[in-house]
Amino acid sequence: MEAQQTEPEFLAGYDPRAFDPVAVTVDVVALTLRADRLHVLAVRRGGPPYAGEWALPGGFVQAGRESLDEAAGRELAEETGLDAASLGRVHLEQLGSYGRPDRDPRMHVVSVAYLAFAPGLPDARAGSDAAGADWLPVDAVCSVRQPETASPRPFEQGRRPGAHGGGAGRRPRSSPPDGAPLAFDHGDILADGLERARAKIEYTPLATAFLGESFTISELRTVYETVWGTPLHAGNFHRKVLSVPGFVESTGASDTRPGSRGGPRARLYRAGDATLLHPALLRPDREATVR
Amino acid sequence: MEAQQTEPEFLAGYDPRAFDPVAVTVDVVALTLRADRLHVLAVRRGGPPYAGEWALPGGFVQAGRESLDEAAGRELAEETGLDAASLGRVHLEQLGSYGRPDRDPRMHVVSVAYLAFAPGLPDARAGSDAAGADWLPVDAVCSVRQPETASPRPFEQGRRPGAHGGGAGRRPRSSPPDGAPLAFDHGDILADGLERARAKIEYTPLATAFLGESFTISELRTVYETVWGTPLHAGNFHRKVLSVPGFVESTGASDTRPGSRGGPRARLYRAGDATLLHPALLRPDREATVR
DNA sequence: ACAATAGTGTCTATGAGACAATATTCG
DNA sequence: CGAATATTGTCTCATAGACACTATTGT
Repeated sequence: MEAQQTEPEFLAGYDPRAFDPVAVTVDVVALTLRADRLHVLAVRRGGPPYAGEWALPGGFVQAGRESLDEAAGRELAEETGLDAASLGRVHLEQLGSYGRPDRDPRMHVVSVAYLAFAPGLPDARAGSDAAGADWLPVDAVCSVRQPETASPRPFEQGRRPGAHGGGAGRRPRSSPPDGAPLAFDHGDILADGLERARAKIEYTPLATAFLGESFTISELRTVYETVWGTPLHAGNFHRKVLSVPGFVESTGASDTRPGSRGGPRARLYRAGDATLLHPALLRPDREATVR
Repeated sequence: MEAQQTEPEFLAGYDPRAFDPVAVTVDVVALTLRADRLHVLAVRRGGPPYAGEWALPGGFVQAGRESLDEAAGRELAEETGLDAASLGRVHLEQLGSYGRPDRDPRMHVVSVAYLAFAPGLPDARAGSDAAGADWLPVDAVCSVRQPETASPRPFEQGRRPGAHGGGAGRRPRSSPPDGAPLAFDHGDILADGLERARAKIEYTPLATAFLGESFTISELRTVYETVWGTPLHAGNFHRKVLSVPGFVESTGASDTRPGSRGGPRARLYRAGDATLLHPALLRPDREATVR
């Protein structure tokens, strides 16, 4: 590589296998609301490592054939059985990459994690190399660290498990007292995804991605209450949502009496054209998190 | 992989080269302030591809030997010549991953980009496989897409004489009309890093990472004005900074007359212990950006 | 009738931003 | 002295949040 040569010459002689391999996967934290609880898509691994355990859906990036975004969309479609049209209603964004050398016992695997917000979807189905797929309540698989205890991390990815992790670690190791842990470091990825989700609905209209084409303000409020884990004041929330330009726009229609216990018929709205909320919705009790 | 076997058996027989290779690199968007202008660390490539062109510092992740964070820190240290102690004052966070199959002509390369905020540093030095390294003014290498595409602003930092503003596309392909482009898709990565930086100093105290151990409120204001490209009201900014708990704390001392043109000696402050600013500092003219 | 919910009105505390005012130091 | 800057004061407006109130529907 030292001798001077033209770029075509160089490329012709380039050997893509001349270095130690690092594998690249995508993993998806797909969130949805079912029965007013936040659920995450998980697969039961069909083979080693971590055979039989729950993990985030994901897989290897097909070298030279797809971008990371495409790979994430593909993995999500495989596990949810959605066609391209339904996938269009799903919000998908990159979450972050995880690359500790020991996070996969097979070899050094760098995982690019994605975060998805999905409206109510049919039951999951197992993908090619999974023994099963299902939507799991997030608080069953991950200690729902309320925002207050979770101090905002200045990005800390390099810790190795096992060494001393037991007691005082800043990030409680993925599997808390309740529920089964996720394979690999997927518990950490899920925790990061949840925190990202909590933050993102503050300043973007993405909470609407958890709902159908049209929705009531109360349904939207339920999204916030579920994701944030905090009850919100119905009246103030209502006024606030309508006051943010571009957040929602009215369809003419009204609710057709779902399973409510009385009350007037709520008006229906659809997502507006804003991509950012201004002013943003504020999570309650942020002062406690400040320092 | 279908036959049932124990995990040790599986691992013993696992061949890390059994798949098409995808390479993993880290690239660093390292920002600093020099003479009240925002600069980015760049290297001149010593060999193909893009030999002789400017690029972000970066390199391949050493398989099995380092995490992504460690690789980013290593690359940054190699190019800046900083020791571990000085590096400790640099803020380094993951920015995002870029993996279009055609972004590197050699093969499919996934790059994990990092964003660094550095205080004034000595001149850069060329790393192992670079022909040179230097701090480049960001507006010379990247069309400074102001956050707003509209709204005339009294203070324009990014215009170079003779250059004309951006065209139409949402993301002008890495090389804009003015300035030398960066190799690969590094222009896109830089643009994303700048936007992240602008957003991050809103709600974190990281603007202090551009300054030394102690600083005046005016110096801090200059950081905001330079990164945001907007003049700020000195009086309101002053009061705001002091009112946010944990943002800055007073050292007893006062400024020792740098190169000012008169005025009282400003008091000196150091970074406080907050990790998030509450309430956040708001960028002016956000309404124009909302939709 | 009663309970539950949708939606609106009102009041208060807080913070952002526009100025203005004062003090300090350099040329 | 005059210009530039640091710091503080004051006023106004927008908004978040507490709370109350009315209207509408199911049981």
